[in-house]
Amino acid sequence: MINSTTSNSSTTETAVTCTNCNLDNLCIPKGLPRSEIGELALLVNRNNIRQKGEAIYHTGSPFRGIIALRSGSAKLLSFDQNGNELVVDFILPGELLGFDGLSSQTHNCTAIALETVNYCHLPAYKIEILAINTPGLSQVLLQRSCNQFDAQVQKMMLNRRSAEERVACFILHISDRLRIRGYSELEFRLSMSREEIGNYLGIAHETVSRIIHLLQARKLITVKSKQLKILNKKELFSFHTT
Amino acid sequence: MINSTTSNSSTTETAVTCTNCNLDNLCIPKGLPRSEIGELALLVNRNNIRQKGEAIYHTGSPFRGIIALRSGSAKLLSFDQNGNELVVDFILPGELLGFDGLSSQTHNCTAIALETVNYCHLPAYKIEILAINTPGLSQVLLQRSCNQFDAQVQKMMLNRRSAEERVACFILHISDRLRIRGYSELEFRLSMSREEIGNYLGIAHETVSRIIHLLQARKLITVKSKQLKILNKKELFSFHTT
DNA sequence: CGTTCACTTGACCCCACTCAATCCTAGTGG
DNA sequence: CCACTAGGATTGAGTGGGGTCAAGTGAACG
Repeated sequence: MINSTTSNSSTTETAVTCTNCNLDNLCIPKGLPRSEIGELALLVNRNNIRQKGEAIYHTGSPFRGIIALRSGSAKLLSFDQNGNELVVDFILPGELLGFDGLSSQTHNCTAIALETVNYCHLPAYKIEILAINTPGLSQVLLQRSCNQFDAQVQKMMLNRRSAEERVACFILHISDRLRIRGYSELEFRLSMSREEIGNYLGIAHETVSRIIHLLQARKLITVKSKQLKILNKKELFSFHTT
Repeated sequence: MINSTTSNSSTTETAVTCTNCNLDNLCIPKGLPRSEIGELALLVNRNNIRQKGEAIYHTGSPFRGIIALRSGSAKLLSFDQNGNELVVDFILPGELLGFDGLSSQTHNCTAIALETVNYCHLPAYKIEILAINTPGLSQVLLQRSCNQFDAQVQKMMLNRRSAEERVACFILHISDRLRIRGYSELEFRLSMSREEIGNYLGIAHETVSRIIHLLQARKLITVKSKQLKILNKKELFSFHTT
């Protein structure tokens, strides 16, 4: 129930469309008139699966379209000249990815599944078809793309803060995104490693460990390996204002 | 000549359009078919002026459209809870801004002129008109928006590097953007203060000073107040690979 | 049951921050 | 034309947050 992937991969393929998907008010269709969603639904490839560690797309591969995660989570990576990974973002269910390839028609990021993922795929050439038949869609995509810009600004803000504030904000940010998607906001699983969190936040993984330890000592959270529970959201949130 | 703002603010207003503007292959029209540029040209407000220090738009103000700088430069700011400035980006001639307001229809950044600027303005409601009549434009805007995403990834990379590398890369990045716009890539004016550079790069302004001093001592650049000359681009560039 | 990899914890050290003093430079007014 | 001023830029001294390195612990998996 908590997982949005429910059956339908068998006989009645056409039964699941954007119109009745439980992500319909989060995913691409959000903000589109009902009539246009129908048109969108016909163009989307559903039920694509990737196992943990597998790539959804690679840096350098041609842009093949926009992807919407239905379940599972992923990380978006970039690489520097020496081949060092940079974790650009984490993607949670109901969120979109693929924008990193739209401009140049070639992906400059790699998307890797952090656990088994099920995703829908809106092929690139169909975006152009939709742009003509369904003007609303271009607007929606443009909005989503700009949304990512807003998120980047928040990310830049974090880079001014201490390691402690970064980790606290990171936890709250994940919590918030899960809440919007209808999951528990106070208890969830961090599907990424300490290493990946540190990379994303721009701090060493040892520091992530130390700070998680610290937050536990202060009774703000409890952590058992990857399972996390927020005990005192209010005080955790105070890092925002500090 | 080096300045793209040339006369025409007087009688023959209609003489300057997107079709004959010297920025036409950099600005919004880039990538649009000739016919569609004509349509775009009719909808754009030209010759808007702001003096140094004046705002082009404010955080919280309603989104009024996409802006293309014709001459001068600007900084894009965001503010944290305590009202501290965060320099999100610098905008050079021929570059676009305003995407920070597209998603929510309200700007979450403030754009301030760093020197006298002249800009064109594509009003928001006309973007929707264009989306219907000129499907190519939506695509172009979407591409530009995603371009900014790519730039953000580069910015994140910089945050992993030492202060020295950040300053070196900053100089090269400005140089490169000016080159594309047809200005000298080896000698130019930094229109922003050390404080603003430091804020942008996530380092103290004293550190910016110290490193500029260092780069001069190594004969890689010379700096006289805001005037900068690159002496050894190759070695300066080696910071990229380090 | 052993191997491997993620995570934790400790010790040490360095880069860049902060604070503070001084030096420039552009702008202003006499 | 020069003196004065204010804000930017530079330079120095001292310090601490978080990085690195290294060792130890735990948990997952074949």
